[in-house]
Amino acid sequence: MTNFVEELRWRGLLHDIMPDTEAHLLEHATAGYIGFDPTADSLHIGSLVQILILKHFQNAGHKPIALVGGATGMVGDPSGKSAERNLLDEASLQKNIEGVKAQLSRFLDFNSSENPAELVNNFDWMKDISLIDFVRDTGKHITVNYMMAKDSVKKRLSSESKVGMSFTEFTYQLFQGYDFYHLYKEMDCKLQMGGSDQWGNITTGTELIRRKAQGKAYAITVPLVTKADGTKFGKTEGGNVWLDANRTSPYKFYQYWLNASDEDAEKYIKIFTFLDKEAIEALIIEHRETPHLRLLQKKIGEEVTIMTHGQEAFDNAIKASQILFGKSTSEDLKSLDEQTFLDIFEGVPQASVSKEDIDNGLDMIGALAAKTGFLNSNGEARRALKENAISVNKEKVKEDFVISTSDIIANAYVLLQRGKKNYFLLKIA
RNA sequence: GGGGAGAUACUCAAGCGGCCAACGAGGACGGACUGUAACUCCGUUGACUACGUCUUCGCAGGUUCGAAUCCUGCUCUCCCCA
Repeated sequence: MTNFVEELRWRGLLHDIMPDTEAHLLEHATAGYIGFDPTADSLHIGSLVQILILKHFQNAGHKPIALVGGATGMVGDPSGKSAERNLLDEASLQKNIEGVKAQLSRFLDFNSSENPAELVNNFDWMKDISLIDFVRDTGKHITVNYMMAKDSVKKRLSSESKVGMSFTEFTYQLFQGYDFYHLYKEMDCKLQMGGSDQWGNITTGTELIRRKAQGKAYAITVPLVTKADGTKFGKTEGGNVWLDANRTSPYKFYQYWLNASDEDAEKYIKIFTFLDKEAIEALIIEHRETPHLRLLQKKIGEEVTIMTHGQEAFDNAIKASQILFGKSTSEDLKSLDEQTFLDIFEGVPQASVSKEDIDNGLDMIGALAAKTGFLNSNGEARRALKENAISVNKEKVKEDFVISTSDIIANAYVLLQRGKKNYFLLKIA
């Protein structure tokens, strides 16, 4: 058994810890859990931290339990929310649970002989509890005064909050507390971990265990991952960065990490990779000497992408990145087979043009605006051409350029580009 | 209820009879530079059949050779006094 708490500490992943937790974990192989909300059918990289914590926990010789909140997801956690949440209907909840389960299984080892991971759904034990039982056996142990003292509740009761809080959300912490109690009783689970916003909910659990079972349970929270520029971690203009390849392609996923700022990268390499302390320190030093090489960002991107999507997806992401950002030429583009080409430009907006148009030679104004809608107006197209902003198949073109048959890539496409980052595909139909 | 101010392009904000497709700032986009970055510099930012034409300055009318600018009505916003 290695020192799990120390591991979190040097990685900057320790926010709050209950007294005696570290000592207990050093002496006993312990079962510990983290809950995941099935609010969508995929987790995003915000949840990745929690998953990796469980993985570290397992690596340290303890038993990780991933709890999917099938029941609590029906109630809604008020923590960190300023307004009442919408409830999910049962069908989408079920779909989400399945999706989240599948993703968790990728990261944790469920077949270890020593300390296999386990996946549980709190709906399984919550569904049979009657309201009367719950109120008598659980509610009796926790005072409303105690519950009201939690930040998540206080914030919503204070005058700052314009909306009130429903009884449903008020009850949430008792539900989560009961989960902890249940796992404590049934699986000898003595530790709950989670984001720093979960501290209140977790301590309701340890309190319940103390009063109802005269037991001792422990808690660890990890800090919220932040970005140096103050924007929200895990968000792009396109929305959340998901772990599901269908929602966020491995290429975009890799790019997200690659684009991290230097300051963030020094934090992220500790949080999101399993490299040891020496390796990370060496990398950081090297990175500071040659920041333009972006060793840290590349390493993080590599480790996390492989961990999440596998080696092959990572290789493709690299290939795509080189084509999009490297010094690739139209020759490189033309050498691609159709499948790879489509993978790389997956999600790029496109429009169809007829084969005849190409055969007859398509002028640039038509290709950019009149026939495709890539740019808003012919005037804008003319301006862009004048600004030297337009490329066809990665090569800059002038207003008099005409697209012809020889420009077709992968049998049916022509790649248009405005500036460096705006791509558009013409599909020859 | 009484009095006052205002509504201009993505946002803020000039203009107050012709020189206005409308100063300036921010944003956005592009170019140079760069690390697929930051900073900096430069350019573009109503449309078109494009050295010209057309449609825009809350809405609808009017005055005038000519209106974002003046007049009338309407809608909305803000402020002050009750």
